[in-house]
Amino acid sequence: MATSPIPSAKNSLLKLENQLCFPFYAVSRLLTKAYQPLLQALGLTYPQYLVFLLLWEHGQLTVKELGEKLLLDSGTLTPLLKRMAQKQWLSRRRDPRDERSVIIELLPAGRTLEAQAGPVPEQMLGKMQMSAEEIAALRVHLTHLLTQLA
Amino acid sequence: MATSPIPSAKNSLLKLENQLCFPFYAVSRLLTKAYQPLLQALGLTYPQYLVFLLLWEHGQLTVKELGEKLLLDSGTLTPLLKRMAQKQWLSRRRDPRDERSVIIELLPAGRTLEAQAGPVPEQMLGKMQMSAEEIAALRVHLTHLLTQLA
DNA sequence: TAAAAATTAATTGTGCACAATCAAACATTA
DNA sequence: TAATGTTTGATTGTGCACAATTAATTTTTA
Repeated sequence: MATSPIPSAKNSLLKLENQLCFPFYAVSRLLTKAYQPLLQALGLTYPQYLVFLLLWEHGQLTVKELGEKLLLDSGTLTPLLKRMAQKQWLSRRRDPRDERSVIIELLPAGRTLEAQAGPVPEQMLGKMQMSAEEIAALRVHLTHLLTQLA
Repeated sequence: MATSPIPSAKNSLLKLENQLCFPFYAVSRLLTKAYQPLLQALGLTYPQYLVFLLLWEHGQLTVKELGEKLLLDSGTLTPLLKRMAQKQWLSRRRDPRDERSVIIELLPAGRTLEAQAGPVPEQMLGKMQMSAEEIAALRVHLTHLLTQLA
């Protein structure tokens, strides 16, 4: 007569320790918290830092393009970008060729932050204490999940 | 005369696509969004679901214990638990033996949700489309990062 | 080209998330 | 035991995050 394969593990999938998603949730928050002391010196939050990564590379992008790359919608980006514009880090203006679009352009004060942020990636890698192999393996799994869920 | 090893990759670590942390941030949000339609049927948010995972297992816990297990502080938990108490899912009361502690206890309406949440973990595994090997490998890396950052 | 459909941001409302501060209760020790 | 220090939650204020709705503009199509 068949018995339950793991008798003591009733509802084991409904235990926090057996969740795969919770570690993602927790690691994500802990990573943001690990950035905080580094970014605070620049007056930045983590989502604002992500916007800067894109603007430092591309100079200017529309809100739609920022949202596509960061997987964030305008309800998140609009107030965030307004705060960044108030600090003269970037400008917001309608695209005259398509008045629906808003162009976000890096301003000199925002460009200045790029040099100050230079050491941040290495400092974070130091906090994570992972080998190049581990990082490469993780990147593969995360990219897979990202495409699976996006 | 030595040249830069990767001439075209000036500041490559300051590009979004080369970030390791961004995928964690994005995957975490996408996972929460993937839970949403499943949990909405129960009237739950993802953080509330995590609280329930602990209460279904332990029956009752203090706010401090919940915070330690979920890595959340009282500024997050107090209002969240008040909303859950308002729905009669749990009770909040001071521990008479130590009036500083607040005991969170599962109520019948909260226990009822356990059965309804039963299929959720399998449904999420289906959405993630990962092999048992991938999941096991990910769990190792995530646990390592968690202990490294916590 | 006039009407219908689609695109793009902004707005509104709810719910986290966390730093900083506060207040109450408990523990320690001089 | 009285003063000091610690623990525990609650509160306050700021900043995301996202669903749902709205408004303006552009594109498509009848």
